[in-house]
Amino acid sequence: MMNAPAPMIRLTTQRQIILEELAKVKSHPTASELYDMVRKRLPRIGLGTVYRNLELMADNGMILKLEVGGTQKRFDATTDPHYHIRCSCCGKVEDMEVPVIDNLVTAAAENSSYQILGHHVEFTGVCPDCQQSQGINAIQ
Amino acid sequence: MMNAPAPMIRLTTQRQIILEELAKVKSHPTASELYDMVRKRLPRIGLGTVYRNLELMADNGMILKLEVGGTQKRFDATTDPHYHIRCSCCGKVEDMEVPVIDNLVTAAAENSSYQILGHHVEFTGVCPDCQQSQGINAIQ
DNA sequence: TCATGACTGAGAATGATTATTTAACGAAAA
DNA sequence: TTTTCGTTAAATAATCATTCTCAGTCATGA
Repeated sequence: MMNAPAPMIRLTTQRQIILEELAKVKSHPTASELYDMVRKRLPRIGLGTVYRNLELMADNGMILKLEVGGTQKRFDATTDPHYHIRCSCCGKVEDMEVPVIDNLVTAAAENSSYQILGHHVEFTGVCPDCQQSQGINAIQ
Repeated sequence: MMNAPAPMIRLTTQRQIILEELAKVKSHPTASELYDMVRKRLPRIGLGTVYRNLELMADNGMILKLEVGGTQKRFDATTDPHYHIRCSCCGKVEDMEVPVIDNLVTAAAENSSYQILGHHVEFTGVCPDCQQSQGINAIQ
């Protein structure tokens, strides 16, 4: 937790491109989705490099690591606070256009002995795509 | 995802004990923590059985499966809606004594084309235990 | 140019979870 | 009671996401 002097992070080609590809989409891709995207421009990049750099950039506050439900972590180029919705059918995650409730943190701080660092709201629902196909075949 | 009518679940010894052990603690144990607890009473139970039955009981609404941040899923014997806080230091998850905001879902429904099913708020913070040990040694 | 340390790619290792296989069990039919 | 059928359990294998390791590469500054 204690930050060491200063990590000194270089903006390598790989990092640059990972960042660009992440910023390019409005969705919140998983590491391996991002890996597929980046590989079109850097065919020899390794999956480990993608993971390593996403982690690093999240630590540096350059991107957001979403620890949402489902099995995989997802990443977001938008770092200002906002909420998300996850489709319980296909697992896709999108931004939720609902104002962030700042006083939730205040309320939490009053009712808890934890030192509150932040909060996140995750809605679950069925996305329009899955609503359509639901009548026909309830996938997964 | 589409819930079938109601699978009619039998309360076997294993299920009973898993349920009892889960209800016994106020924390929200992971499957393997629960496995350790249950094994004291049923030494021959398998980890797979614990996973299978937790999943099954969650599907039946008997318990709650928390898809919170961190690497492992956690389980909760209390099924009525409430929020959680996760210690970003040790990963422990506890209940948060903050009223559930029902109109969040209403607001969400108005601003989204998703069919909203629910929501969950997860606070992150540092638990009292970790606050103490933080000055001495910043674990992880 | 040389040394140092940061960075990469490849693949192995780990940890959590799910699937598969086989055996045991219980209730009801023969 | 014996047989049969469906359910469940245990053990183990398989899978999936993620992290680690390591040897080689690259950038930078003395």
